[in-house]
Amino acid sequence: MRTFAQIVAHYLRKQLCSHVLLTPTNLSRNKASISDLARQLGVSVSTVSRALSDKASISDATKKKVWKLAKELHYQPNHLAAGLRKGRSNLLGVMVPHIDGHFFTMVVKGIETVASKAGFNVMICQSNEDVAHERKNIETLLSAQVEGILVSLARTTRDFKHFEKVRKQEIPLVFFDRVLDGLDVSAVVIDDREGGYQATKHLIQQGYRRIAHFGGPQYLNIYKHRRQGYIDALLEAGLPVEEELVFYCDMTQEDGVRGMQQMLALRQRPDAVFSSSDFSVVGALQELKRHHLRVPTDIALVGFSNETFTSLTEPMLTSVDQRCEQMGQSAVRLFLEMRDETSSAFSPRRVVLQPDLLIRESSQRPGRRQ
Amino acid sequence: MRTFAQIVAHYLRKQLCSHVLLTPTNLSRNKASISDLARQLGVSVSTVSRALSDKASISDATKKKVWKLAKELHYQPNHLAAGLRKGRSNLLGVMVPHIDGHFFTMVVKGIETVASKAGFNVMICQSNEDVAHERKNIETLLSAQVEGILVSLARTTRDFKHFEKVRKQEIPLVFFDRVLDGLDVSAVVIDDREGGYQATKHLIQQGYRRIAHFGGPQYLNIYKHRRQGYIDALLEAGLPVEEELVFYCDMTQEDGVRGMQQMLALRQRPDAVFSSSDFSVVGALQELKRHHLRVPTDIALVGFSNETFTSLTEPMLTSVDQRCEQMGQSAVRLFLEMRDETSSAFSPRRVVLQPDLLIRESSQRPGRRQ
DNA sequence: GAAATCTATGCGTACGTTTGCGCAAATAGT
DNA sequence: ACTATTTGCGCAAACGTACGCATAGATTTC
Repeated sequence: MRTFAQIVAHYLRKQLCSHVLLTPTNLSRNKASISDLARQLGVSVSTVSRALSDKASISDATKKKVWKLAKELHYQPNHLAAGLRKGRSNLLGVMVPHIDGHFFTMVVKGIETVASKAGFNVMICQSNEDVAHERKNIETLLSAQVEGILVSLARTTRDFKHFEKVRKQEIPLVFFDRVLDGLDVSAVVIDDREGGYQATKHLIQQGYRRIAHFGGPQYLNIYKHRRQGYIDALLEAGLPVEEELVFYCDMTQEDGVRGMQQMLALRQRPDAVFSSSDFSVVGALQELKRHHLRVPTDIALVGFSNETFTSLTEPMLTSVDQRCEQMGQSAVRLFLEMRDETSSAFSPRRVVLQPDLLIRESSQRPGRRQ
Repeated sequence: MRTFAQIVAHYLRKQLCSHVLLTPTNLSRNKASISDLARQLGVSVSTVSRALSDKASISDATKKKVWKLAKELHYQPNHLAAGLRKGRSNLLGVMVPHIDGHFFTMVVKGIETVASKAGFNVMICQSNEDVAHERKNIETLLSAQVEGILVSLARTTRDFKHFEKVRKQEIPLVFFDRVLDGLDVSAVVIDDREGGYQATKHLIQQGYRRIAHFGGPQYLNIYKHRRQGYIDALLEAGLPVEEELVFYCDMTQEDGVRGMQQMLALRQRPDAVFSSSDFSVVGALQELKRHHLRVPTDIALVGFSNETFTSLTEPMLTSVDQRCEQMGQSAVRLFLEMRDETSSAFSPRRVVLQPDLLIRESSQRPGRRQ
């Protein structure tokens, strides 16, 4: 415990200093701070602060003066400081498995667009499909004091422990696309089942009867649901679900080639394929051309994701659009809602986007255009 | 000026308060701060701070205690506060014209990857190809106290005023891909001329003699340079540069269709096309197929950018790879170098990446494979 | 046995903002 | 002319962290 004399001495010293230096014009490298403005104008920092944020309690004359000098000195408000004081960083964290391909790119675009419109800056990170990275990134985002986290899970993520901290700190958490089922969290997803259903139903309507399916890893919900839609459509139409017509793979282009080879080797070939990914459709298409089979005359094709190239192939590929950009937008909106809510009643919402079947050449049976 | 009595009174009050409240365990919502740890452990904040950053001056016993409690309370360091104190935000700002398409996506991926490896968080924004947005974004990034800014210019950007502030604050500024010529700034670009040159030279080597060019807006350096490379290659081979073989457009797929129509209408058709964009190559390809002309037998095609779909078309398209990801990586590395430099000697560096011609089917004259 | 050197810790302050409270001066109400 | 009320501004306390400086005790040095 300091003695009374020490306290006094200290205070006198401080007064003295500030009197001697008087105008310690910021040496701290070419950055004007709010107190620099205050000093040069002979007003207090509070006045400057309030003037800059255009509060009513400051006279117009003073405001003008402050604004003028601020412009002259190229004053730049310090978000870190403001954030620290206000407890609001204006930062939104986003984590995706990776930033390539069409899907996540467009989601990020959607996120950035509406986030910045709402005055938020977005911080991006990639989990590289790896839980360890995911954990570390969450830590980083939390440290950065983001006001919300938007995340699409890595493939390998099974458990949820690393998100506990986020909830405990009552930071809005929104998942998109890749979600863990049965978890009580906010999320925006597309109705994958419906997508698979529509795609398959469309093929049936076009008169195709022996429809194959290329599916992805079934532990991923998106693929499971797309397959379910496929099955539902078949059953609804009274068509049999034959296991030999279903090919599971990792949905690459090469997988598509292999899948089609397998299909063509069957005694009874399919007359159409619904694939859970556009990439494997392209593979399939290439294999078909190699066999001089025509699409959609001999075999029809429908993909999923509406990748850029689907309208560039020949024939152009029918595909299910995932509304990527809208997904990003919805995710941000969900975050904003959660934030505005009385943080006590914290009911996770879930937004389900409807997929959009884009019918192109690869699935329209000639002479039967709908 | 406060009276001496006031000062003393204030100080006594303060002492009193802190004594009465003694343990004001943080009410501030479920976030443990460094001082919470300190209080619970009965040590000073400085000790905790030092323990957390594993300084040598703290005993192992104390460190252990601190770490243990930190874990228990889910302590989360506050980057804002640390940044404010240290004058280092660990934030890197990135501005791109937009985040769709292949190119910028991959650049961003590259940036994020090496930035996060260097301990930086990246803040993304889009200028939407608009100077006004660009200006506003720069302000935002500066306010966020980013330690560096990586930017690819909007198309319409002609002047440089809004970047002055950045330089004045001595914040490392690195341009990539879209740069203003003759400006003394750090930048990483690819050698577009070389790309155009190699592409054209390759066509010549394959035996094509009447080579057309689809070019983009010439006020954009990238397109100007690619065209220059095209011309250089022709001249080098002693071939004439004919204006009727050059088609200027915005490089969309539809432009490609139109361009090819124009070429096919010529009395003397070209036998190859080098396009500054893959998209217009696809358009050209479609138009050719419509006319039942074969690629590359009748007309060869070479594009630029190595878009995803170039290896999915039929025939697969030869294209110039821009090393997008590497460009992002280089940009970050350049930033890191600039930062480490004695900020006095501040010599702008420029990195020129070599493009990579990827020879695929669309340009290999049959029976003449190299 | 006193002086020098470590070792481990505490104190105070600064980083740049925002904001509740207080207080004068100017204006309004009676 | 004498209280109320407004208007305009200042004071100082936060926000959470980092770090220079001081210091008490333990250990070594001569």
